[in-house]
Amino acid sequence: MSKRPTSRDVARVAGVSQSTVSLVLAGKAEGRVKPETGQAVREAARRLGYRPNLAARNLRLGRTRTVLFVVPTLVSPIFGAVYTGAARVARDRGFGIVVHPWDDDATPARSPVDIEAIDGVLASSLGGGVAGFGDVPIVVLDNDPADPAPSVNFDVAGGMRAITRHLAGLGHRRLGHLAAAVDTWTFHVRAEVLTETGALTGREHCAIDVAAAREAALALLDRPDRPTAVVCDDDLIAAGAYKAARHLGLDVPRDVSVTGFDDILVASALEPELTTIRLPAERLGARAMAALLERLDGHAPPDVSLPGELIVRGSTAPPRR
Amino acid sequence: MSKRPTSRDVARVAGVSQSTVSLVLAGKAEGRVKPETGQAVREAARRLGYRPNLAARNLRLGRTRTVLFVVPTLVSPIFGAVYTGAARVARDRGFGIVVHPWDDDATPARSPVDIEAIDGVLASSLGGGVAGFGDVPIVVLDNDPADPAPSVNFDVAGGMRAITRHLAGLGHRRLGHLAAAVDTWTFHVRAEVLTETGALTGREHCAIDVAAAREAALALLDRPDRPTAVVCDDDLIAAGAYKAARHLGLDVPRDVSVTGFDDILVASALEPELTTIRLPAERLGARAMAALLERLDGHAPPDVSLPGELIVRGSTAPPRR
DNA sequence: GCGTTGACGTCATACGTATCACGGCGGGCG
DNA sequence: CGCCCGCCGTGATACGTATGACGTCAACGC
Repeated sequence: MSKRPTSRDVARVAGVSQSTVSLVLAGKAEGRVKPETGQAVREAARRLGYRPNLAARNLRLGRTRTVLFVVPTLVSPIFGAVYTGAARVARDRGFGIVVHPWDDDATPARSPVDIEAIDGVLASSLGGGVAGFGDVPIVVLDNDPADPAPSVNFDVAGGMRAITRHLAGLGHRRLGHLAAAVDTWTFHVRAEVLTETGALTGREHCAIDVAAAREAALALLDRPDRPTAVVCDDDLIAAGAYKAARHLGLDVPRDVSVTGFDDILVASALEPELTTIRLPAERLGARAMAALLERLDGHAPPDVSLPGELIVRGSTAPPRR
Repeated sequence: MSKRPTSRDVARVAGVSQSTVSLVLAGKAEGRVKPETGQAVREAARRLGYRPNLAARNLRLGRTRTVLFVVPTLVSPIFGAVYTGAARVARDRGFGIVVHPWDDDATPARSPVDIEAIDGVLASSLGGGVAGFGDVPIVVLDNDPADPAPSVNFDVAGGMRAITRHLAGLGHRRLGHLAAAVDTWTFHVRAEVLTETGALTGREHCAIDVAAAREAALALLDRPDRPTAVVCDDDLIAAGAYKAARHLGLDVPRDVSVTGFDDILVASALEPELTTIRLPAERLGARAMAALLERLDGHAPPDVSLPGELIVRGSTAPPRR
């Protein structure tokens, strides 16, 4: 368990000064160091297994070329896709990403920015807002447009309109709504679009969970003015609606159409496969990261809103007459 | 955009020395600093919005109280659960976690340990082994037992045996195997358990993907000696098996039983709900983090293997006679 | 009255790196 | 020959923090 070698150790072995080691390994030796000296340095570094001390480098440079990606949970696969897009952009610009799951409720002892030295923050769906991040540059994904923080958003209203248009086109005149939560800005957006149609006949709220959605869907479907189509805020909720329908002896989509939102894996695992809105998660991540890096350069990019795509599968059909 | 305040700025405002600020804010001022002085320091720090520079602290201390959690992908929700367990243990010990998705194939420009200053690594399912992490203390989740790196494993063999026992108890004598990959150590473990039963009649390989699994399952089910039960390496593969069965006009579980592995969300979203092995993801994460922290303290905890739990749902039944 | 002790802080230093400013040395040019 | 310039490199320093080694001053005991 010997100590980790420093650049000075490399310098001693290579017979040069520490400054030279730093120059060579940073690739800034062009024309300032003889090629063979550079080789010697690299060789010595390799032999010793030298790895630069990041704490020291960050201290010296005053930046880390690392951004923090804050997500509410790692359980949802959507964040994986968002990350993928963000990581691609970051890598192209030589930035690293550190992911930090942060549950608002958990009130962790230390805030994420107190845990890692980072240049900026990419925050996703922060219920609790962007407080607690001090003056670190930040870009928020899926933020309430009323919030002043710069944001990159998914066009929820557009997605909902695509669904209502699709259902209206099939002839549906009675829509039920299975809503995920009641006090978020997305709920208000969704509710408004549904109200605009003039066809909303009922609504139930539930957690994003198959069992809970099943109960809510039962309440929605077991009424005299049963809706001919159920609009769900999430694919998982739609899975619950399937179960409720089957329990009531209703066939999807013959007796009742069901739509989801997000197009996660379960959407195509279900029978019939689910008509839903595909969330452009990867592009969202990429745009958000691009916006954050812009901000790190001192610019102020405008907010962005990306549209989803309607994926028509087997869960929607004209209503039975 | 003024500069960020340092402990020296706080000292100046509070009218004390930088050392005193450091002492007070570290909570080590007991009996060494007058309470009112301590208050003044804290007040000044608050007014200036002082946050300690982590790079400097890490450099000084030579450690970061942060560990790196390396995962192959963020898309699988399993890692979310593993993380949850690991995070709980880490927080209790005052450690932070940084998550880094690392795809072996992507060959990133910088290895994860080159991005953040960390004390140790918790690596999950590293296909490529643990090379590239230098001599940083490491614990590997789900590692090939043949690998010398300390590991915390899921008892795959035990899970498979629970499944084969369950199916044997129901009377199944012809088992098909839908396998995820062919060259991993887990495959060999699973294959061996199935061979032990003497009831394995066929096997197909496929990616962990509903569509691919459907094709493989079709090949498996569309044979003269059709298996009465299909053992799948993953819940998602089981979803593909459902589709194949339905396509062939077979009812699950009346005509063919299906089992999954892991108990992810889709398992209970399917109709009928899937009999599967629940992976103790949260406990795995907790044990792995505990083992890593032990190693950071200089100990060498033994390898661990945690059992899963058979969850019997509606996808298995006695074979039709 | 003098050493001792305790209370309250401060000084100086080191962590490992990147970079600015400064050479020495040899060759080319006037 | 004297001067400058380009090549190849080094010395010194600063980043912001934590901490061991010191001071200072008053009270106290004998």
